[in-house]
Amino acid sequence: MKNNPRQQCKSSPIPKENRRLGNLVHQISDGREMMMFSSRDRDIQRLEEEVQRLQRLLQEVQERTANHIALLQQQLANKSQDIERLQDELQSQQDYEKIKTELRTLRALTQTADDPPVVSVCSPPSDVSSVSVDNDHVIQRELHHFLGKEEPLSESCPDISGLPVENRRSPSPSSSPSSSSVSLHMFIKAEKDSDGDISCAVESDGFMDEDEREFDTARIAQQVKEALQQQNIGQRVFGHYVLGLSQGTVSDILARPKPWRKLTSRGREPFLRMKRFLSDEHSIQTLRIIQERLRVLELHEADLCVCLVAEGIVPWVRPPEMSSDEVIRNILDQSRLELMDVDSRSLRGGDASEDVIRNILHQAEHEMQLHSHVTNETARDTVKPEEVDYGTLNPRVQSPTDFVQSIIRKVKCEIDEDTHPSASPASLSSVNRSLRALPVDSGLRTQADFQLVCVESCEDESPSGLDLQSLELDTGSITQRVKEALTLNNIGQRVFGEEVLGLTQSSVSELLSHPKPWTKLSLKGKENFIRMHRWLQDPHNVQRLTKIDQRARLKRDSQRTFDGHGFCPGDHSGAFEAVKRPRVVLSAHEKDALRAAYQLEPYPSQYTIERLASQLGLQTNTVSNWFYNYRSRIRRDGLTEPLQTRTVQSPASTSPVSSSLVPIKREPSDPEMEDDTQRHARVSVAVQAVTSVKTEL
DNA sequence: TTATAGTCAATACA
DNA sequence: TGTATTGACTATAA
Repeated sequence: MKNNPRQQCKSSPIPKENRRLGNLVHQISDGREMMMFSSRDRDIQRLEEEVQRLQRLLQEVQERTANHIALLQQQLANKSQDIERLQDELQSQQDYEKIKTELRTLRALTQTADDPPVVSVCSPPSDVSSVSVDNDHVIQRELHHFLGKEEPLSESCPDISGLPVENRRSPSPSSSPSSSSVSLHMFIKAEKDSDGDISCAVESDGFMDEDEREFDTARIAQQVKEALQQQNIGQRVFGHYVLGLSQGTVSDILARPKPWRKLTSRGREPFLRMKRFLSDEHSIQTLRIIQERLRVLELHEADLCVCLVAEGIVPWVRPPEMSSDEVIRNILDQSRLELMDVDSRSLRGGDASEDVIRNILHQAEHEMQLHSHVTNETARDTVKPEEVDYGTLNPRVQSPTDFVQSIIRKVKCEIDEDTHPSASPASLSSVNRSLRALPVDSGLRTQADFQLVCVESCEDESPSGLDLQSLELDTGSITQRVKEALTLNNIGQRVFGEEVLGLTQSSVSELLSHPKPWTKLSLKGKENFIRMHRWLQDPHNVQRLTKIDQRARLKRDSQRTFDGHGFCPGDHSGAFEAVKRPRVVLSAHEKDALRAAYQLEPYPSQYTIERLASQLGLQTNTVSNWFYNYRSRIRRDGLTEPLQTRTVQSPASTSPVSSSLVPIKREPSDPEMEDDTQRHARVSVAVQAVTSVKTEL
């Protein structure tokens, strides 16, 4: 039987002590509980704070997300608008092929009816400013078409017919006002007339009134810049159609407008035109349309060359005024020349693949004639597609680009089928020879030609390796060898330049005397050295040139005899020279002054240039050209000063800046040959001009 | 848009 | 007469 503890406590003095201990234990446990509670309270509080913080965070995140979503929605809306706008534009431009055809037809018409075209197919000019007046008429008609005007601009508009001849057909795009800009003005004005806004007779009077006022040229320039930027109109187009100036000039005028008072009446004209342009929203929109149309046409025609490259055939670069059809026709023309060449060679044993090409090209030519016929007779469609089967070469169902691609594909296909081992290289070179058929100085030789030259060079050396990237020539050695060969065989730079490089004598001289290192040459610059390299490798090089040289001499001699009898057919040089601008020849002191200025400021600001020009009595263009050329020749010679004007130390000199600037050679163009004092005075004037500008700044 | 490379024609020079 | 220089310009690269 177990003892009851309580009973034991009551029955002894120990239980009292136990009770006290028990109380103590109880108190301790209570304390612990209290601590635990307070700790939990703190935890709860902390958690509550954490919850609040997280709630705040959540709220912030929600707000931010909402904002972001709103922003994205806005952007999406904007993009959608853009897409819609672009789709609309695309839609509105879908008829450009048709318009282009119309444009071409009209151009042909105007050329037939008017003088011969100003721009020939092979002429090199590449800027819009060279577009003939005839094209302006076409553009005007085109604009009528775009603007939904049924009536074309009357050719006998009293304003146009009443204009002075020089305004109707400006001899130079840079002369003012150009016929193009006049045409546009007439057009815009005629447009206005039709809306009943302005009378036709106000034009000239308006100009007179404006001329008497004073304009803030900087503000006009700024506004024009903004307008062009907003409407995405290029300076080239603006310059051509509105100002009758080149892009470079427009850029210059807009970047550095001269104060109105400093402008001559001629210099003010662009600003007057700009002012009128700005005040006429209609003309701005018209120009925007012209710009867009030109871009579309350029894109389309650039496409052709891309296709040719894609097909493995190196195209020559088309002058901008040449249409895609003309490009095709040109290819065919060149091919015909090739075939004539083939004909002569076939007598000595022909190449089967060339016959294949000949057939294809004949067919292509036939297609082109048909294409041309169909294009002109689109409405009537006199030839039904099913009447003739042309396989894949049907221009009526293909764009010009696709058409050319088809020809190329077919040629390649035929070549591949030809089992003749030499077919491919021969065929490729046959096509490539078309490039060589072009005159070297026609301005058509570009990167494509460079590649051809490279390929041919590499073929000469290592038929398998056509690594154009790693091609590197020793320009110094090449020029040295060429010089030796020319001297040894008494061949002139003129003949060498014309026959081998397609350059003038002066350019040959410069190339031979100052060859740039290969790495510093541009693609075009390298081309010359590759040609020289090839010439050096040609075993018959000297023989060929000697013959040509002899023929040229004979021709010159006979010409001289002819001239001696007082008759020279087609010689208008006298009349031509009468209108030529004389070459500017800077005198010694002017050069000294410019060199001194260069020492202080190799890249002078426009303001400095103007100051220098004014101090020296020169045109600003002359000063600015001098700096360009001087910097260029310093770079070329790799010296502190160009070779031809290198100077020596002159102990007698006293001028602080020009003391070392005494030319080695005498300046024959300096008649009075000033003494040192006068020259130093001139130089110090220039130096002062530069330093005073610096101080002002 | 600007700076530079390449080129030409006129001119100078040997 | 052939070559070198140079002012001016265009095309192109940056």
